[in-house]
Amino acid sequence: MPELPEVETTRRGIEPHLQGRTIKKLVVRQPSLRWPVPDNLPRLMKGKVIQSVERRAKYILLKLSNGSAILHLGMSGSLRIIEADEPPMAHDHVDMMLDSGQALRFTDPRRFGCLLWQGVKEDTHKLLASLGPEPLSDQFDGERLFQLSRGRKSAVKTFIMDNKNVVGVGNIYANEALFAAGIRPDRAAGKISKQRYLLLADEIKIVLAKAIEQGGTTLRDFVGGDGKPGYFKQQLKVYGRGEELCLVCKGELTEIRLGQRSTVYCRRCQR
DNA sequence: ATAATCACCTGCTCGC
DNA sequence: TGCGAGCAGGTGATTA
Repeated sequence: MPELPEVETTRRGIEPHLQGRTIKKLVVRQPSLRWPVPDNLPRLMKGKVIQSVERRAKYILLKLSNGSAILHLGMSGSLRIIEADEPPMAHDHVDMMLDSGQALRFTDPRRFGCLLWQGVKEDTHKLLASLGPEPLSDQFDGERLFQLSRGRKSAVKTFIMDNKNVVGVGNIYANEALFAAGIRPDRAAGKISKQRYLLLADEIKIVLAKAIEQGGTTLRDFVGGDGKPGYFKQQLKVYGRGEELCLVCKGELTEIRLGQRSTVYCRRCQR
């Protein structure tokens, strides 16, 4: 369930239950995630207070006094708050037992997610060290996209999904932002004008911010329940609508594959 | 350096 | 009803 809005919604949902709590125990049932959960992680986290619950790109960071846990949900991961005695189901790989009598449970059928560790120095982990700017920050704008894209021949959709350029733009929102900006996803990144990149950057911010805002209404789902926040599919204008009609011009949408990802656009509205 | 492909997994849908 | 094929929201590693 991993696009940036879902990760941020998850962060907001679990934060009130974690911040200030002491970790009584870390239970790792399945250490074989995308990368192995470090053997010494239970020892590092036991007895520590969770100082804050932060997010960088699609990583959720649990900050302790001696370092930070780095969580990624991969393609199918989810986090939710449970009562400590709730029995684990298949794919419930990790429980973080809290002094509140609750636990943070990490579930991930495909095991593309990860749970790693870095010391007190922030962003030193290899996975975090060379990430581009957050899409909703002032460090990200169309000027940056324009400069970085000069001379680049790859498709603009692939370009905005590259986390060196900007983080957190996954397949769904890349499709949506390009539709909103009226840009064909397969156009060479290096051949798009500065003016159009200014518009595209704005649309990326708008679509992500809107999705986060709407995610906010499902926060209750993180406690008990099934912990799945839904993807606001009803809001999507192109993603998942291949062969259907464009909501603006009523023409048939086109579906292609770009870097093996499903890509949907309108030939008339996007140039 | 850049671009394209592969790989890590399970679960679900589709067509036969 | 069963079974293989193909696909899924991520992204680092590997190959040209």
